[in-house]
Amino acid sequence: MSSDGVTTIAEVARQAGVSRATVSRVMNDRATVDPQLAARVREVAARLNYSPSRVARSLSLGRTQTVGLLVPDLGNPMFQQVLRGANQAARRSGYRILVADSIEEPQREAELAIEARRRCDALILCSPRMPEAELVQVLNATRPVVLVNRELTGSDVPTLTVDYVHGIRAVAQHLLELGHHRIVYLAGPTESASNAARLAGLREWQAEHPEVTIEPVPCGSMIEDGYRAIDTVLGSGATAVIAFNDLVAFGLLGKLDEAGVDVPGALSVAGFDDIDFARYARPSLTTMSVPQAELGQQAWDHLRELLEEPGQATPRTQYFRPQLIVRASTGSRS
Amino acid sequence: MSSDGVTTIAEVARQAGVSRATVSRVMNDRATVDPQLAARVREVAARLNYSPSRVARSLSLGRTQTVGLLVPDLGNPMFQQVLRGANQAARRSGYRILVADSIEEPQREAELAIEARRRCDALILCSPRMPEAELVQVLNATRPVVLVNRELTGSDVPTLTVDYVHGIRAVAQHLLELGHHRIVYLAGPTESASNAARLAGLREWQAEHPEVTIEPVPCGSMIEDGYRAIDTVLGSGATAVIAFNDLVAFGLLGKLDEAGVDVPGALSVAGFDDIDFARYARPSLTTMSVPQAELGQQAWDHLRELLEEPGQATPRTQYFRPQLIVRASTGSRS
DNA sequence: TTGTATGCGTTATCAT
DNA sequence: ATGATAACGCATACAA
Repeated sequence: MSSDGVTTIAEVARQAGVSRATVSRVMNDRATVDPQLAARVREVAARLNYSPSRVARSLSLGRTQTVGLLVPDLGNPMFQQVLRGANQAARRSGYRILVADSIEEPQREAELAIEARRRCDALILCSPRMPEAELVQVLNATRPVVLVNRELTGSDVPTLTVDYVHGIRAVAQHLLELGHHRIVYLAGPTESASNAARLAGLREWQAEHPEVTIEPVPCGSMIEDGYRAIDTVLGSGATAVIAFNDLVAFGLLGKLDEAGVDVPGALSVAGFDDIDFARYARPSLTTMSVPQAELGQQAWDHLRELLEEPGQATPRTQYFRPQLIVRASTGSRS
Repeated sequence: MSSDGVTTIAEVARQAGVSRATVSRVMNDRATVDPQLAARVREVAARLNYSPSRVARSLSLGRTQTVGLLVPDLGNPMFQQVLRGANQAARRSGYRILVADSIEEPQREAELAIEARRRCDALILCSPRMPEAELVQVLNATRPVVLVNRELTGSDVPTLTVDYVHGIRAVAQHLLELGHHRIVYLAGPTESASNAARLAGLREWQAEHPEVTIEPVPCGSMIEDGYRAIDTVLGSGATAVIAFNDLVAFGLLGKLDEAGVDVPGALSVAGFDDIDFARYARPSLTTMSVPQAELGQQAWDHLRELLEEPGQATPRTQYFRPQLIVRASTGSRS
């Protein structure tokens, strides 16, 4: 009977000789309760090691003090940092985070989101890859919700996103300044909105720089995808590569090393995200810095506004502008 | 009224012209219900977009289908992988994971564990750093619980742990075979049980190899700790370093690179854990491979046994033996 | 200030 | 096979 947290409010009330209502008031620090009584209740509660059932409380109050976070892949450092940021911020407000990733069944992302939301008071939807029509549905079915790393025009859902268009342009510009005129872009998942943004940015930029060729090739978002891309890259005749993200860059770098290809001597490689390990790559990775943990942190901040002021709180979109971090993996065209 | 999942079982019952009990039965696929009736109920439920409240369900059933996972630091790839593994496994059983880390207030780890457990049906306690006496209390207050990365002799709590003693000995042996006789060990947090195990292993091994000097120096568990350790390392006169974990090794490697110290030419460096990026370090990191995601996976498996058979299910301890991965950061003594 | 009574949305027991 | 009805454990409006 003591091993579990099975003591209920009724038991405390009984032993303290008061009503359950009074115990409830004491536990919630309601002012209007006689100090003496309160003290006794507290004493009994402490002795019985009582603490209110979160579940019962949730049912009564209508909120769980929990927010869901759905990401495509928990193995990706980018999303891990978002989780870390969100978790820390939420924790300070007494909220906990329920995590989920859709890596096992990407096509069921929408269901997952809705299912996750049913257990929580709110949802952080990170880099959803579902089609736009579906996204609209999901957003409406899960609010309060905030969107990270993807936009939806015409929506009033708070959105935190990275200016991938600007970012990818900056990378291309950097490579051009180093003298590269043939560039390969290792594209991310076709469903990824941020990949689409990168592609758009590259097209845009290339139109302004006819002397440069940028060839997008399908690749992926994980280390292995970059690893496997080596033949395509080497066969393209390009002198520089822009990887979808740092993970892909890492994979490519690893394989290039095995193949004895000199980076950046024979080939320059740039990534995206600036994950913690980017600077420790071999060679250290030139990349665009994205404030990963801050995305999660701010996501929570916006969510809290929505939770506290259900009346249409500041539903603004926030852009983060990534910053070019030049390291050793890019160099002048040989 | 439709935007939220506010439709209740009562509403469905009313519109279907049946009792709530029947609706409940239908939603839970209880056999004993007239097919016709069931069909009608389903139709109404679908039309109303009804789905049972998880919270109410939890209260009634006495379980939340959620398990807590407490780690010291969500920023550490080791724990991220444990989370990933546990999450995937739990998800397959219809469970979700609530995450928490104690990085902001390590001294309140015990409270955090208990608090987390109050929201869940079970707990995975990963690398707890609290004192043993406290751990005993926490374990009793949170079961069903499984312990990862730390042991507690005399406890019946399922435990998944890595044989750090063996592991660290293997590293030392590897370095000795390369001709190193002066080795520095960059120690982890003093509260870390796995650090204690490593220290014990090193002492043991050194006793068998009097010709070798192993000097443990306080360091830490994060990249920055390794980064800052460079002076200590260089000042020690050692020709090889064993880092508490890969993170520390990364930090040291980075700083050594900046300082122009040749690795492994002038100094050999070994890590522990074999996080994904270890092979992409500069130079690629020699380390001990730990099945990180599998720890999380198995943690869930054991937890499930406990959940399904409350009657003292196989409370066995499981050891994982790490494996030496020789890469480029260690070499013959110059 | 305190207690009574009711509701939160389910599931389960026990009749029918 | 189905329907009342009572839990589940808490918070709160209302009454006293």
